[in-house]
Amino acid sequence: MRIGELAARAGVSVRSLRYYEEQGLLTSTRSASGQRHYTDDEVERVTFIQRLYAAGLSSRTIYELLPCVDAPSEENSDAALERMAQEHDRLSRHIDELIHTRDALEGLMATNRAHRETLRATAAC
Amino acid sequence: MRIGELAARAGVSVRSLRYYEEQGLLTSTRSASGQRHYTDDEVERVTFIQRLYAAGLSSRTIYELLPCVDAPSEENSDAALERMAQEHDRLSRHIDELIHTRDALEGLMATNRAHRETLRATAAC
DNA sequence: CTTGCCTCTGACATCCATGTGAGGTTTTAG
DNA sequence: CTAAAACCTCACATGGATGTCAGAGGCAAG
Repeated sequence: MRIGELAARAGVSVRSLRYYEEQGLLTSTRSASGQRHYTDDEVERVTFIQRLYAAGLSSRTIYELLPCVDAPSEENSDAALERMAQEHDRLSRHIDELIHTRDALEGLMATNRAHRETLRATAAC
Repeated sequence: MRIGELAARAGVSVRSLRYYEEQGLLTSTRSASGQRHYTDDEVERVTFIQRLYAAGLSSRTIYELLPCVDAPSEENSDAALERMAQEHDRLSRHIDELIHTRDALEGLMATNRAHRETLRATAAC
């Protein structure tokens, strides 16, 4: 498929796909006229990349992890595996933090709703 | 306390504190010479602001939520409360997404480690 | 062939929290 | 009193993923 279709299927912009390629995260075969072509597999790859971005990884970091993704068997993924463990831990801490924040928001909402009830009760009396 | 101490206690830069004030997230009393002074409570407030930033809220959004935080009793926090529910949901979805990503990373790590074992066994034989 | 849509490269623009530096005043320690 | 350290304002810089525009070429349908 060409870049527009991949973009549509993966839910990202064409611009982003070109950027991913520039960062070494994605490869394409080129037609004689220079247009990029992709296989169906790339859809999944792109959504995974997106997922990593959403988890706060940078292009550079994702690039370092890719050996583990591409060749789940190669031995060169030594540093990649360590990097992955590192990011996994960072992500875990971040998740904990977010859950904490969500709890705080819930607390505030409860407090506010409770007060609203109080107000209504007062108004009623 | 003055701005430097608040920065140190809350673990943020002085620059950031001035920025928070500019965004209406933080207030300070000024000494005759114009220096900012804060109460102990502001430490907690700043860390909470930081937490919200870390959760992906923008200054604008945080600003909109503050009525709920400051006056857990005022009636003007109507829009604020709704905004809060909105952000709470967004955060929940984001957390789910991150957990999914973390699981994916774990899967990859397991696969890679398994292969490493295989390699070692092969080498041993 | 022409029209319309897709793609190419390259470059500049944007957002937003934060860094950084200049030039000047205030506070504190010796 | 003096020097160091902290503070003030203003303003420009940064990073990183993405948007956007310009100018040119590619490709399918009528």
